[in-house]
Order: sequence, then structure tokens, then C-alpha cells
Amino acid sequence: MAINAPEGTYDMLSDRKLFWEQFKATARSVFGRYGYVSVETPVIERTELFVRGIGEATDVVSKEMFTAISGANLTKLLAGEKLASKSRLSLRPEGTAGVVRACVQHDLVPQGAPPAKLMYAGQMFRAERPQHGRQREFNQVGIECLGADDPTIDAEGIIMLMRFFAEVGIPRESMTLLVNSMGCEACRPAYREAVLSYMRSHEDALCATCKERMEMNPLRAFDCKNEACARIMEDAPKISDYLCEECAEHYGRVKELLELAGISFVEDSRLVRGLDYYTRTVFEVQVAGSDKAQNAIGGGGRYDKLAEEVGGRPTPGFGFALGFERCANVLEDVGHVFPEARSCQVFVASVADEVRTDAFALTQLLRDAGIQAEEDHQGRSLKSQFKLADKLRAELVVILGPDELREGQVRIRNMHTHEEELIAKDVVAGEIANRL
RNA sequence: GUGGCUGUAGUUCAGUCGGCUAGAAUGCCAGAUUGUGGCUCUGGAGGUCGUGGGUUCAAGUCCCAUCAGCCACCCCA
Repeated sequence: MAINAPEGTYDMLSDRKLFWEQFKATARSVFGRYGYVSVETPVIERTELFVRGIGEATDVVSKEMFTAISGANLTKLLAGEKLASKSRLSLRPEGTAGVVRACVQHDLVPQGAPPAKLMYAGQMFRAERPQHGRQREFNQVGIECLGADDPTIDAEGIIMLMRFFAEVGIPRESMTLLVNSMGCEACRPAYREAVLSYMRSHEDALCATCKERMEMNPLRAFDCKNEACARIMEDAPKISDYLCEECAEHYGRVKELLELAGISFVEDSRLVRGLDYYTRTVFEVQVAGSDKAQNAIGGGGRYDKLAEEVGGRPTPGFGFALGFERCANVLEDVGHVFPEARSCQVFVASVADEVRTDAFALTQLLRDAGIQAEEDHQGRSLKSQFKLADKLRAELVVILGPDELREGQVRIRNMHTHEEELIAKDVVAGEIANRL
């Protein structure tokens, strides 16, 4: 019985893999200009980290995490025994918690230090039913900046995200940047109360799920796609009216800096991120004109309380994540030409079996000279070897024939111009390198 | 987790009311006089009909289960 890849996962085959590598390289290049350096944290973390960091009540933690259980512990668990805290592991559903954990663990932001600017790229896992733009295993690129609460961090972060999208080829006009401020621990409670009492006064018209989340997290009602709820929430209290002086100033400065940089954005007071750790700035980049449900290709914000939440000293933070697969979907929609993995610059063709050993030796020689070279491994006819070279999109074919070899020469054919020339065998590597 | 649609050569798809050896296109392979690719022509190979049960004289076709895909809800990048 053939076994295929699990639900919601996919094999990244050569062309896709090449694009992913280029995508990451572009990220390193763009983010590197802003001082961000690459790190890699474990794909598994202690479940506790996500519960405390992201929030127990969030959907991501309460129903979308993959829990990892090592061999013997599974038996324990099935027998009804409890696992030691250190054995409770989960596949990461997002990247921020792990990076912040690493910052705290290695004290990357000691007293008086400049902010730590880190980027990462890798798989994330969420146990959801897959659909367009949503996989159970997917790839994200993200950044985290810890140790500075200055609005310039937020602004430059958003700017560089937009620069990155532009650089990978997503047209600016197809993207909408939404920004909002969620306030801080000083001003959010009052706002939360205001929304709650507003919702209570309209409780009858709200959908069932919104009624449910009223007590748990009323702000989430802003995300509801139910039309009646959306209409009601339209007139709900606005966070902007409740921000404390510091938060209002911070938010105002972020917007000012974005405008200064010529980044257009839309203020959206309904934008509330689903992860508990966000404070102050939140933002999301949506793709316009998409009839698909998942239209957010990147998002993030400020999380000034997260480091404390995972046991560190108070350290302000800012970060965002962007979805690789979602970006690829958008690029497909706009007709982007994706790179194709190529494995052969030069093909070494044998005219007769007696020269196969020479062909083998020459192929190795070319590879040692740094040239991507390939030969026939299936005893194909010369004609078929040319067809193969054509399919591999070789630029040059070296033709080894008994006649030429007797003269110490080989023939080189340019596959684009069809021109052929004779070259002395002992200088062939150099001559070929010159022609590539 | 809930719901809808789908699963037939490598790929995209036909396959009637359940009925003979499951087809096409494309791709692949081999030829079209001497040692040369793309175009054309000719020929060839390639199918556990997702998987496992069931109904039937007979199942790609009907039923059940299961796996996977697509899409939506929920939620998120």
C-alpha cells in the first residue's frame, strides 16, 4: 500500500525548494540591511512556552497545536499517568515564542545592550483542516527585535516588510497595509470593558460564537465575519478613544514615521491579533482582490510583556511573520515566473561506446573545474544524448568522437547558436569555462 | 473540530443505463540510410481505476469505511 504525505503537508520538490531558498536569501538580504541576523531555534518546544507565551485561551494554543510525545511517554500517557513538565512538548505553531525564549535563556539583551535583532525561517505546525493558503505544516519567515520600545523599531520593521514583499515581486498595489494600536496593560482593560458592555447591550443580535467569546476575549468579535456581528461591531467603541497618553503618542509616532517613508496604510480599529501577547502596534498585510479566504500574507506587532511572560526580565519586543506559501500563491496569481532548478550547464556526449571512459573522465574534470556537467548514464544513442542535453537545458554539449580524439581534440556545440568548434582536449575545461 | 465537492496512465481529463481486452491528449521511449537537440511523421511502453470491504451473474460505475486532495466555517502567516 502506497503511503502518501500526511494531510496538510507537502513535499517541496526541486523547483519549489529553489524558490524557497531564494525567498529566504532575499529575506536575509533585505532584513540584513536593517541589522537583523539569522537564528534557528528548535521546532519542538516545551508546551508550556506556548501556553504562557501565546495564551491558553487562544485558538492556536487550545486547539491547533501538535503535541509531540517521545516513545516511552506515549505508553505512560495512555496508561493515564501524567508526564513530567519537561516531557510535554509541542511542535511550534509560530516563531515568536521560541525566539523570545532563546533571548531570555541566553540573555541576548543584557542591561544597557542595544536591541537584539533576529530573523528566522522555517516550518510551523498547526493542526487545522487544510484549505487554500493554509497547511498543517507551513513555512514562515519572521523577525523579532527585543530590547527597544521606540516607535522607530515598529516603523522600520513595517517598512522593511513592505520592502521585502516588493523585492520578491508582489505588486504594491495588490497589498493593503492595515495598522492599529491595541494599547497596553494600562489602557486596554478599560477599553475591553467598554467593548464588553457595548456587546452586552447588543447581545441578542450577536452570533453564538461571539456571545461565547464575549467574556473570554471580547475584542475577538471584531474579527467575526458574520454580517450582523460586523455591522454591530462597526459602531463599537474605538480603541483610539481609549488609548492612554503614552500609547497614543507611540501610535501617532509610528504612523508619522510610516508617512514620512511614503508607506501608505489604512487604520483599522477592528484589527486585533489573535495571539494574546500583542500590545500597542499591530499590523497586517492583506492581499487585495483575492476571493480566497486567507488574504493575510504577513502580520505582527509589538509585544512588550512577552519576555516577562516566559520568565525573563521586562524586555519590550516587536516582530512579524510572513507566510511563504501564501506569498507564493499571490505570486502565482500575478503571473510571477518562478525559477526552475537546473542541473546541467554542459553535457558530455559520446559518439561511440569506445569513448565512454573518456567521457566519464572529462565530466569529472569539468566538475572539478566548477562547471555543472553531466553525461549519459543509460547507454543512449548520440541523438538521444542530444535530446537529453536539450531537455536539461545545457548551454554547451561536448562531443567526444573517436576521430577528433585521435587528433587530441573535442568538439563543442553551442546549443543556442548551433555553432560548433574544435578545441584541444587538454585545454577544454578552461575553454568551456570561458564560454559559459 | 464541522460541512460541501473530488480521487481513472508521469500529467490534464473522457469512460453512457453496472456489461466484452478501460480510452484520448500531452509527456516518456525507440525509429524516420552514415556521428548531432527543438518541428514533423511512424511505432512502442506505461493503469493495484486512491485503499479496504460489501451488493451483484458482472463494479471504474452502486453502498459503507478509510486515506488523500480541493474549498468553506473556525482561526491564522
